[in-house]
Amino acid sequence: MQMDERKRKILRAIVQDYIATAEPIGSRTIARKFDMGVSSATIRNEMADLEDLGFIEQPYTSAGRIPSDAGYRYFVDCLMDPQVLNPEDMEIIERESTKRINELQEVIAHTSKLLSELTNLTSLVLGPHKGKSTFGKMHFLPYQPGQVIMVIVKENGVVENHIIDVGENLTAEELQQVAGVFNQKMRGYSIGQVKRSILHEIYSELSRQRLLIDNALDMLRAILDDNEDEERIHLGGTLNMLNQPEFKDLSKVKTLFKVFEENESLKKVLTPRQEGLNVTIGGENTLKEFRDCSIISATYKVNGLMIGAVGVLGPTRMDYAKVIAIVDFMTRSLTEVLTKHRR
Amino acid sequence: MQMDERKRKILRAIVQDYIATAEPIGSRTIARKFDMGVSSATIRNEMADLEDLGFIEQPYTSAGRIPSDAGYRYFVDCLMDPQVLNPEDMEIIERESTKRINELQEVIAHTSKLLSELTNLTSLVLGPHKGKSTFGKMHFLPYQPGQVIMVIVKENGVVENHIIDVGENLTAEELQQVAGVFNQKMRGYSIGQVKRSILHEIYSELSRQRLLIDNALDMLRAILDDNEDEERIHLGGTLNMLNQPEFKDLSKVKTLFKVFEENESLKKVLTPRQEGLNVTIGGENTLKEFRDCSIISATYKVNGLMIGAVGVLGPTRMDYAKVIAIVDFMTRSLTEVLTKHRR
DNA sequence: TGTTAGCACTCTCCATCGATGAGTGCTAAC
DNA sequence: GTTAGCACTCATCGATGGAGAGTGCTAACA
Repeated sequence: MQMDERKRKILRAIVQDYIATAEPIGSRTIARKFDMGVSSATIRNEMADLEDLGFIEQPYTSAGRIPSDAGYRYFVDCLMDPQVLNPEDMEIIERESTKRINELQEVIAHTSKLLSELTNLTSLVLGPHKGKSTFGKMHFLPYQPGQVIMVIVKENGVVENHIIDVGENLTAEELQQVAGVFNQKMRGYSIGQVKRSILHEIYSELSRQRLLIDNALDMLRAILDDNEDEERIHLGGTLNMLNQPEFKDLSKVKTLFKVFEENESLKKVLTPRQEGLNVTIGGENTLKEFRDCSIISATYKVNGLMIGAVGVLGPTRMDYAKVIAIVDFMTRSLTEVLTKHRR
Repeated sequence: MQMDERKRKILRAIVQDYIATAEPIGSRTIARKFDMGVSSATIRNEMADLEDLGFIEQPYTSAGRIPSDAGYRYFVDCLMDPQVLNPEDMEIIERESTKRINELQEVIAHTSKLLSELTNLTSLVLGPHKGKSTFGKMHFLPYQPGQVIMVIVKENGVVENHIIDVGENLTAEELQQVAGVFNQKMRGYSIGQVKRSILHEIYSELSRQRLLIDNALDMLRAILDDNEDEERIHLGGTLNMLNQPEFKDLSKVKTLFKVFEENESLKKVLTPRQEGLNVTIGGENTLKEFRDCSIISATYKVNGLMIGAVGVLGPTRMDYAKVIAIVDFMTRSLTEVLTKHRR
C-alpha cells in the first residue's frame, strides 16, 4: 500500500486537529471540519489504511484516531509547511537580544525564559562547552591588607576575579613579579598540563611568596578545572507542562520532573547528534521518561569554537511548525549576540 | 472554658498525628494510639471543647478532626518541644558549608538546595539586600586591542570585572591616569550622588579619553545601580510540593506555582517582619494563595550590614519542630560562612 | 460531677450499573 | 471506487447503594 495525495491530506488533517484539540478525531469530524469532498465512509477506509501503515492509532476501540510517533515523523518530514516565524515573536526576540547583558550565565537564563514563554513549553539551554580552559594571563590588584584580587584571563577570553590571601603585605612590585612568573610559565596550559617541573620552576623563582603561590595555584585549579557551572543545563518554563492536557495526571508530571532534576540525563538528551536543528519525536527519545515527549533542539556557536545547544521539550502533540521556527530563529539570534559580545 | 492539661495533651496528639499521617483523626484512634487513660467518649467530649475553642475542626460531618490554624499556632507557641537539630542533618550542613564557594550567588543557590533537601519542602532564599552600592576603587587591565578589563571594587568589598571598549589603543600610563581620576573623584559615592560637577571635572581632566570615559560611566551606572539580580529570590525544591498529599489536586499546584513565578510577591512574603525566626501559619499569610501553607523564615546577617532571609514553605501541616530547627541552624551557619568569606 | 457504654445518625468513599454517545468495521448497493 | 446503513464496542457520566469511620446524645455508673 502506498501513500497517495488523499491519504496525505487526511493524515495532515488528523495531525493538525490533534495538535490543536488534543482529542482523538473521527472520520465524520474530518469530513465535516476539513472539506475533503468525500464522505466519512471513504475517509474511514483511508484511515484504516493509515493505521495499517502505522501512521495513526486508536487510544481504544471506537475512539477516534490520533497520530502515532511515525505519523508525527511523516508529518514533520513530508507534510508540514515550513513556517516562517511570525513577525511579533521575531520582534520580541530581537528586542530582547539587544538588551545589555553582561554575563554569559545571564544570556543563558534569558534565552531559556524567552524560549519557554514563546512556546509555552519547557526550554532547555546548554551553556557553551568550554573545552579545556587554558591559562592566558594573570594580574594582581590590591584589596584589603593581607588579601589581593587575582584577575585571571583565560585563553578563550573569559575573565574571572577572585580574592586570595597573601599572608603578609606584599608590595606592588612583588605581586607583579609573581604574576610575571606565572604568565611566563603557564600561558597556554590547562591545569592538567602544568607539569611538576613547571611548578618547581615557579616555586624556585619565587621562594619567598610561598603562601601567595599556594593560594593562587589552589584557585587556578578550581577555575581552570572543567568548570561544571557554565556547562550546566538551564531549564525554563517547567511549569508550562502542567498546562498540557497530557500531563493532567500527577504521576506523569512527577516522573517528568524527576528527570528535570538530573542534570546528567538532560545534558545527554540535549547534546546534539549533529549540528543544526534536530527533531526527536516520542519514542525516538533514548530517555524512557520522555517517550511521550518531543524535543526540538538546535546548536549554536561562538566564534565557531564553543558549542552549546538550546531545545524545547513538549508533549509529542506539539505545534512542530511553530516551535521549529522559534528554535531556529532563536539559535541564530543567540549566535549573533554571543559573537558580537565577545568579538 | 479553659485549656487544661488533658486538653493540651489531646491537642498535641491531634497535631502530631495529623502532621504524620495527613488524615483526620477520630476520638477512638486517639484513645488507642496515644494511651490517654480515658475512653474515647471522654476524648470525644474534650474534642468538642477544643472545637469550640477553635483549635480543631472537622473537614466534614463525622470525619475525624484536624488542627485549625489556631490549633497549629497554639501547638507552635505552647505545646511543641523545642527540638535540637538531629546530628546527621547538622553534620550535612556543616560539611556542605565548608566547601569552597566563590560567588555569593552560588552560596544562595547552594543554601536553597540544601534547605529543600533537608526539609523535603520548598525553600526560599532572599539574597543580601545590598543597600546602595557605592564606588570604591577602579582598575584597568589590558585585554584585547581596543578593549580593556575594568575591575570595580565596591565599598562593600564586592569585586566585579567587565570588558569595555576604549576605541583606540591607550598606554598603560593613560589607563592608570583615567583610573586615578575616577578613584579620586568618585570614591564613596553611589551613582546617584555623582553630581554633574564631578562628571564635569572628570571630563575636563581627561578630555582626550572621551570614549573610554563614556563606556566606563555607562558600565558603572549599570553596576552601581540597584542591582536587582542579587536581590532576587531563589527557590529550591518547588517540586517537593508535588509530594505533599494536600497538593494532589493539580489546580492547587498551579495557583501555587504561579506565585512562585512572581518574584515580587515572594519577596514581600519573605521580607522579615522582625529579626530572627518567624513562623507564619496558614491564614496568617497575607498572600491568599498561601493560605494553606506555612512559612518558617529567619534572617541572616553579613558583617551586621547586609540582611537577607531564608525560608521554608510547606503545607500548614508540616513538622514545625524539625523545620524550625533546620532553618535556625541554617541561618547561623550561613551567617558564619558569609562572615568568614568576606572578612 | 466526671466518665463511660451504647446507639442512632451522618457523610465520604467506592464499586456497580445502565444509559448515552462517539466512532468503527463490515456489507451491500450505487 | 464511493457511499449509506447498521450492528457493535467502549469510555464517560450520573445514580444507587452498601461499608466504614466518626460523631453527638443519652443514660448509667463511680
